[in-house]
Amino acid sequence: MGNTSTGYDKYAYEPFAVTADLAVLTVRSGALHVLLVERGQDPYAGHWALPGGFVEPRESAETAARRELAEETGLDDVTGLHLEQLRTYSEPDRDPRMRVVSVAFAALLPDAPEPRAGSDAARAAWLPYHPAPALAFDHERILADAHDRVGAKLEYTGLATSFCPPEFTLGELRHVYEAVWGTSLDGPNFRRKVLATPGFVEPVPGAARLTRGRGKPAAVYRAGPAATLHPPLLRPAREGRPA
Amino acid sequence: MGNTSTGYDKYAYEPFAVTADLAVLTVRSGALHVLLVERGQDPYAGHWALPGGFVEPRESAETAARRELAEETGLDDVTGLHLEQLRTYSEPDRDPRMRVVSVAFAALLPDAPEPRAGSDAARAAWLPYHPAPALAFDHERILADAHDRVGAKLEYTGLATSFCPPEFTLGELRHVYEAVWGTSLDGPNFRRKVLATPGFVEPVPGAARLTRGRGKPAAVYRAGPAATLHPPLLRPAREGRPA
DNA sequence: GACTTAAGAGTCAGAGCGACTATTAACATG
DNA sequence: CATGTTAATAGTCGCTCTGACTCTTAAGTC
Repeated sequence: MGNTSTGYDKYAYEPFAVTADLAVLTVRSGALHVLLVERGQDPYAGHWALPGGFVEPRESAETAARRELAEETGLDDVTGLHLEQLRTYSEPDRDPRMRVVSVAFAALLPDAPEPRAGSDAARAAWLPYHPAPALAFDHERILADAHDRVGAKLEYTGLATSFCPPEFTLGELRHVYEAVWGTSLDGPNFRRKVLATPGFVEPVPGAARLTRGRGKPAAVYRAGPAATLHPPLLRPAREGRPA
Repeated sequence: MGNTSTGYDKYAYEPFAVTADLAVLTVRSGALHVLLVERGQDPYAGHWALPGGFVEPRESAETAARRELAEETGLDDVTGLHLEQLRTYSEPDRDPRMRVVSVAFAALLPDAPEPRAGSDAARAAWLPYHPAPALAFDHERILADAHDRVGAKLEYTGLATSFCPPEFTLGELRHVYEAVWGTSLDGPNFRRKVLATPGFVEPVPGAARLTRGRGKPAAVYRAGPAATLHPPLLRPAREGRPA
């Protein structure tokens, strides 16, 4: 669309295939993990790849992404999950077989249910983000873009709560930041900043304090209504700054 | 791509057309403007629309966007301009004629050359962003998304310099922020923050001070090497915060 | 020559932040 | 069961940055 005068005919151009690919991230035992599937076919047979698949004729890319996510993870309540459109990868030769344009999404999961092997008999698994294995096609780049985007959005949105179950402690929330940013944060300061940001989290009224393993039991919070954080929760400045 | 076991065949699905649409923004006499074209054909004949066009078989979406930008603006040095991929719009019925997936870009221009009427005889013009006219298809949404994205990126990247000519004054830079954010900023504080952010701008060594109309002549700066701003230049907090 | 406009220097009080200490309440281990 | 470990939470202190503001300088305008 957007062409303003010339009419066009349906097959004037070689058709494009459109796929939705997913970088599904979760925090598991303190470390960032990615959902990957093993390819059974050439090209890249035996390589790990991001889950994804074709956009059907009557679907939007987001709908297709959500459908693929449900198929790959076996979750049934995919409706509430946060899906973030990353960008679209359209280099002519990114798939050696044909012209494929891929709309990439990042999905954030709270818990990490074991993936089903998928309707197609491929292997699927949660793999740690560090070290990430070699991926098929340009999926390493997509995954890196997903990580960058999520890391940046943690600063100025309440996105981190998408990695947490509906009710969580501030310690769990802090672990999300630490896992994604690869840093460690000071506990008291983190708490002070989170609670000083209106709408970020709110206490769950009648909830008993939770004890997760050791340590003093923690108060229980849930995600607040704020879409953007004021003030933002900036990550610690590094010395070797990216120019 | 990303389907892991089933082979696919080139025409297994109804083909998609892929277009690149552009939200071309500039700051002109202190106000934000958008480059729009008037549609000559149905649907939406007579409506304004974002410039754009088909992605050719051997092009990436970004290459197509750059080509369209050159065609619509008549600029020849489109290579240096900042093109920011926004997102992809893929709702099945966004174009009533056929299935069109649109990859949207935002482009930021320093000066505002009058647009050429395009190879197709449509009318093209810079229109003020406030008030924006009704647009064809879902282009109003694309334009709003572009504005949101650019506004946010001004905070933590050096993107504002993309709206300025190669050499500029701090007053011009401030006008960019004011036009995009729709606020007014305190001059001395803005200067202090910009100069305190390493790599944002650097003084042009032998340049004479510039006088743009009235007022005391200003020192001349150019864009610095920093990709991200530390600390960021946050926009003033509004009272009625978007929840 | 008086007025207007914008650049740029400088001031000051308060908010926010990083670093740090201390206390409390759970589990772990012998 | 006594002791050590871990994590949550309270609180302190000094430094930095910010927003609001004033003042001066150097241009154009009337």
